[in-house]
Amino acid sequence: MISSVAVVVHDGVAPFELGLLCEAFGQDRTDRGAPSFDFKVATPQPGRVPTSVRGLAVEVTSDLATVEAADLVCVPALPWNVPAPPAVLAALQAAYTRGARLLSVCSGAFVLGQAGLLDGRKCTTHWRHVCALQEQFPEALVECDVLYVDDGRIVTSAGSAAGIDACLHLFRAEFGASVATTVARGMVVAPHRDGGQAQFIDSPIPQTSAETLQPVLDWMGANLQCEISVDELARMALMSPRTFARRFRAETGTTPYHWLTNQRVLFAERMLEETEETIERIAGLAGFGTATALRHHFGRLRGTSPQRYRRSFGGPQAAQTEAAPNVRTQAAQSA
DNA sequence: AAAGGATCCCGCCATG
DNA sequence: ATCATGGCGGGATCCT
Repeated sequence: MISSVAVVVHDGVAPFELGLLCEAFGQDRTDRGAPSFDFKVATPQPGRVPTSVRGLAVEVTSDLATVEAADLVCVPALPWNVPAPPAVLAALQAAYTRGARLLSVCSGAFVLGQAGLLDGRKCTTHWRHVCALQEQFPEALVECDVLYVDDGRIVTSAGSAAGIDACLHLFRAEFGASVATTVARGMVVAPHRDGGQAQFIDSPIPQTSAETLQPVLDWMGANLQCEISVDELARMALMSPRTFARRFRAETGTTPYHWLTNQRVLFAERMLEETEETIERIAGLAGFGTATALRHHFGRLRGTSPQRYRRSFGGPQAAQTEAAPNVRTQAAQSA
């Protein structure tokens, strides 16, 4: 369980990535049922830290000692082609061996790499830097087409705004989907930018217009329960299946089928948290024909079973989370 | 639990 | 010439 968060910065830190970490973990949203953290920004020598923006500096009061107490240590974007201060690397290594979780945004992955924490580990960074990351750290398993990678204790995320997705992912994994949604609402972003797991989306903002697949996406999202083939979707979009598949990838970064099962798992997650429907029924409502299919995809995408997920995040109490000052309820344990 | 059948989806290529 | 289209083959994945 995460209760304290430290962000490590040094000269040249990028304000946006620093800012999103402050926004995600430094805001008090307890009135809406989200957890609050002991949140600190730390640097080797406290004082004025220049940012990557000329003429803008931040005043940091905490030194690296505060990192020692943090359950989650975050690394925002930092100059990727210069060595990080040895004290920072030591602090990160210590945090890791102590059992803390680590999160990097954008070029922050290079600092984790310098600390030797990426060897043999799946990770990512901004698409402009993936090659450099792989070259500098040959042992790292760099993935280039994802918004973020969660490899157990270390989460690395792609450029800029993908850091928000990684933060929301952490909230989801630690506190459940409804808390993640609360935080997302607070930050006014989509709860799960999951249509596109890709960093690259050819047409950046698929706004509602005739040129776009948005209507079909909306329809799909609203009709998860019906079994629908990709061919039928293509017909609905007035395209050949081949063109539909291509356009779909261009706009969402995924394939139709993957997008759909993703939405279905998200829906099932909510049902597990907020209702007491049987797995069988949830499977039906989410559009998985059978409970077996639900278990299969849920396990594949979430690394756990629907039942286990419900035990940690669900139960009837969780349904009232709107009103109740939240602490995650420890639902029934046992096998 | 495993295998055959269906569906999906991507590289390739001809077409407009 | 460049670009979007869409048909096909077959490897991957899913379902039963």
